[in-house]
Amino acid sequence: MTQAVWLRNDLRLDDHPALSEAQQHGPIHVLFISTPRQWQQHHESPARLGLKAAALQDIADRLADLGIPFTLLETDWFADVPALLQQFCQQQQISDLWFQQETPWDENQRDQAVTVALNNVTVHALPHDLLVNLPVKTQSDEPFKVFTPYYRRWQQILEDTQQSPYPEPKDQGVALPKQTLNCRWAGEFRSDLWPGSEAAALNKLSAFCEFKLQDYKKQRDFPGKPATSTLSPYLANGQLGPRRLLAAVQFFCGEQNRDWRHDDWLRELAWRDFYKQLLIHFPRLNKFQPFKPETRHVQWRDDEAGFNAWCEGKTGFPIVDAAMRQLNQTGWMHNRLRMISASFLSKLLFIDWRRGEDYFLDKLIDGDFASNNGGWQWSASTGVDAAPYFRVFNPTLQSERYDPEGQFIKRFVPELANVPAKQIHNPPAELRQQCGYPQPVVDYKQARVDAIAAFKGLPQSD
DNA sequence: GTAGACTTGAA
DNA sequence: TCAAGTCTA
Repeated sequence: MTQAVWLRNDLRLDDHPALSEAQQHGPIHVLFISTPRQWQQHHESPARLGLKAAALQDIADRLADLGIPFTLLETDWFADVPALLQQFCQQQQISDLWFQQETPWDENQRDQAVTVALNNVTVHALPHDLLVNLPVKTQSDEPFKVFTPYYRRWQQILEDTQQSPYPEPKDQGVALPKQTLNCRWAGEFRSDLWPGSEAAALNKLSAFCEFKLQDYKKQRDFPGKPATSTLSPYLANGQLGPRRLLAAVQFFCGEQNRDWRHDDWLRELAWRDFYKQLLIHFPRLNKFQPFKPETRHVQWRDDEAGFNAWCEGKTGFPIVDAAMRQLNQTGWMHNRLRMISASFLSKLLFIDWRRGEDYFLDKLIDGDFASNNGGWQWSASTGVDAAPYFRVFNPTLQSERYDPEGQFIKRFVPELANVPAKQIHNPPAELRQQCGYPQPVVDYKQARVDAIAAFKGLPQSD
């Protein structure tokens, strides 16, 4: 009997538990369901959809080579999926349906509806696509709300258990023609920076681990340096499996005589798991709610001009503007800059963090609901383990510290290309005028004081 | 119940 | 130094 494997945000053949396990029960048939209107409602960016389409084409080609049938179905909304799947399973005489669970709410609801609808098919909902899938809980069996203790427990589990990548599916020995997929929903993306194939993603992983992993901790905070992995788009689409990342870290740490268990890049993967498990345990995070209930009462400012200036990279704060233009032009933003620009919107412009959250998703090629929401709530001081509300980033200081020569600013703010390093972080008014660069949209000192005061006045309990 | 700790900070 | 409160063992 045929085993159907439903791919969602795990668009890969390597290290794929559902593909691997399903094939042990019989021949597999792989499928993917496009839901462009649902994606649009979820703010999935054109760039992300472009990379997704490229990943799917790569998968379709490779499955054909392996004699494994692949079907691409399309509808508008998750709500239509159960009926569509029912029809598919009937036509293809499917006995079992396999998939990996996803964390966000709507996806979860969809899967439950599918399980109910497919009464003649055995549904195998495998654990979420995390590195550590075993429950990471406190001694009183509660989910962790603070990262560091979560990380310690996570590390312990990783040391105690063997997590190896799952092998690619085996050749099913049937001659199949190649298909050209027609993904009309695909958008433009920087395929020069993120080639769509899984092989390219794996190469990028190896190259990063071989050449950058060792200095990651020291260099990662400087957006002008190519020190980070830039693998996040592949992680968002699941083009790289978590155990494959671990195996790469372990291998190259071995080569370099370093202890993989305390690797700082691996720690960032713990953050990924941490934010995803929060969504599972605290459904309100899926529903536009802050984690800290009392912060619902924060009076965010209405400021269309400020919001637009932020979106366009015209705030008059060079590091913020360079960051936003990097996002707009490439679909990606360096982690340090995400913090600086999120802090700027939520604390200095004092605009609702959810507007920033949506804008990021609209533009990011690596937009992931859990990580994005976690990051924004951290910046806005509304989340678990959030920055204390009185901790407000000073964009000029951050700029001096992490882009001392203005190298990154000059790359994305050409108006300031000839400004000396000393002045580039906060150019004097006349110089701005000469360069055609905007004056600051807020007074930093005053905005900082106002933001802290607005939080201080909140009722203590909900 | 209590001690100690808490991603990335600013002045 | 500041500054608040919550989490975890």
